[in-house]
Amino acid sequence: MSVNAVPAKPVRAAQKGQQTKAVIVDAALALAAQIGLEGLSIGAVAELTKMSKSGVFAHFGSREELQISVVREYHARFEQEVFFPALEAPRGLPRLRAMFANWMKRTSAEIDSGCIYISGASEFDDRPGPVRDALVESVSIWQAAVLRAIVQAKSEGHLRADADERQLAFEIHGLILALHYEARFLQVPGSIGRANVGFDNILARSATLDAPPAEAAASAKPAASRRLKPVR
Amino acid sequence: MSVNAVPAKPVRAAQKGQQTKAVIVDAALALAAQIGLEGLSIGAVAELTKMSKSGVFAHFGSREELQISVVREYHARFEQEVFFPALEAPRGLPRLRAMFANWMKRTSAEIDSGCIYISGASEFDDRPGPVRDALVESVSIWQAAVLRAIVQAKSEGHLRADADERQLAFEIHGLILALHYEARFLQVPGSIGRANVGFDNILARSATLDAPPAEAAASAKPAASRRLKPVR
DNA sequence: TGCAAAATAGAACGACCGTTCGTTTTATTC
DNA sequence: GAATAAAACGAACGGTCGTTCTATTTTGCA
Repeated sequence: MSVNAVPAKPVRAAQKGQQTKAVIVDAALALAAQIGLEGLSIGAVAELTKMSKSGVFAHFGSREELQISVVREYHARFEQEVFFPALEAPRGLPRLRAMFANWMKRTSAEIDSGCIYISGASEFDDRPGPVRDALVESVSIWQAAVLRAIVQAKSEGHLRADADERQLAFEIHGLILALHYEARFLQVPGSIGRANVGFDNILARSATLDAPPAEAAASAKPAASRRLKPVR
Repeated sequence: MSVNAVPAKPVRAAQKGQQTKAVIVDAALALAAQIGLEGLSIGAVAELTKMSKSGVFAHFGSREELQISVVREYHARFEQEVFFPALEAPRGLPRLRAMFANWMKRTSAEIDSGCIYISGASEFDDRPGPVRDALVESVSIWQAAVLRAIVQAKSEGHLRADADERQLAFEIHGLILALHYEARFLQVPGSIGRANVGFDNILARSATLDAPPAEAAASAKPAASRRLKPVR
C-alpha cells in the first residue's frame, strides 16, 4: 500500500478474480492438452478446480473465450520454454540448434501430455472462427521465428547459400509432427532419436564446412558424438 | 438389370440392408474426414442419408461400431488407391517412389477433405478402446508396407547399404504430416512441392549411384526435371 | 400372392452440454 | 465495521447426444 496520493488503486489491478482465472486456465490447459480443445467442457474444468460451472463460466462469458484463453496461455508457455531461452545462443546455426533442441524437449514431454498446436490443427482445420484464428496466429508466430533463425544462419554463412529456408523449416516441422504422431499415438520406441537424427541429416545437407559444430555451449555433456557425416 | 440366369441371389448375398449400410458408411466417412471421428454423430449421418436416426443406428448397434466401420472403409480405400496400384511398379526404388507418389496424391486431395488417420491420431492418442485399436492397426499395416518397400529397395541395391530403413520411413511420414498440417490448417501455398522436394532430398542422401531414376514409367509427363542433385 | 423376416420410422429416455438468472458469499474500499 | 462491488454458487432452461422400444413399412422367398 502506498502512503499517499491515489489511495489504493495502483494500476486499477484486478484482485482475486485474475488469480482464480489463472487457476482455471491452468486446469483447462492441462485438460485441453489431453482431450483436445473441442473436448474441453466447462463442467469438467469446474470439477477440476472444485468450482461451480457458473463460477467458471463467469470468468470467460463463453466456452469459446475459455478456449481462446487456453490457446494464449499455451502460446505464452511455449515462448517461455522454447523461444526465449534459445535467444541466448549466438545468432545463426547455434541459435537454430537451440531452438530445435528446446522444441524437441517440449515435444518429448508432450508425448505424455499432448499438444494443443497439433490436436487443435486437426480440430479446427475447417472450422473457422476466433479459436482457429488464435491457433493459426500462435503457430505462425513460432514458424516465423524458426524461419528467421534459418535465414540468419544462412546470412551468417553457416548454411549454404543455395539453401531454401522454407524448405528447411518445412522438413523440420515434419520431424516434430512425426515424433508426436509415432511416439504418442503409435507408441513406437526410438522416435525421439529419429527426430534428432533427422535434424542432423537436414543440417548435414545444408550446412557449410565452416559452420559452428553442435554442443558448443549450454550443454553439460562433454563433446561425445561430433557427427558431421549424416546417419542415413 | 440382367435378363436371365440366377434371378436374384448371386452368392447368398445379404439384401437391401448391406446396400444401404454401404451408403451410410460412405456418408459417415465423408463426414468423419471433415469433422473428425469424434465429431461424427448419428443424427448428422441420418440427415445426410435422409434416414431416421434409429434407422441408421440399427445397422451398427452403437456409435462406436459406426466409427470402426468408417475406419475400416477408409483403410480399404487407402489400400485401393495408394497401395495396390504401387505394387505394379517393379520392386525396390520404383515401387517406393510409386507408393510415395500415390500417397502424395491422396494427401493432396485430403487437403480439402481431411484425413482420418491424422485427425484420428489426435483424437484417440490417449483414449483406449476399439476405435483406437482399429486406427492403430490400419496405420501400422500401411507403415509396415512402406518399411517393406524401403527394405526391398535396399536389398535391390537401390539404397545405400548403411541406410536406416526406419529412419527413412520416419522422415517420409513427417513430410506427409507437414504437408497436411501446413496446407490444410495453415493454408500455406507451395506445401505440396516441399513435400515432394523433401522426398527427393531423402533419396539423394540414401540412393546409390546405380539406382533407377524417377519417372521410368506410369507417368504421362515427359522427363522434365531429372534431378539427382537435391534441392536444398 | 402371402407371409415371415428384415429394415426403417417415430417417439421417448436419461445424460450432458453451454448458458442464464437470481441469490449468496467473499473481497475490497471508505 | 459498514457500504459497495466483485466473485462464486445453485438451480433451471433449451438443446443435442446415443440409445431403447414399439410400430410400421419394405423386402425376399415359398
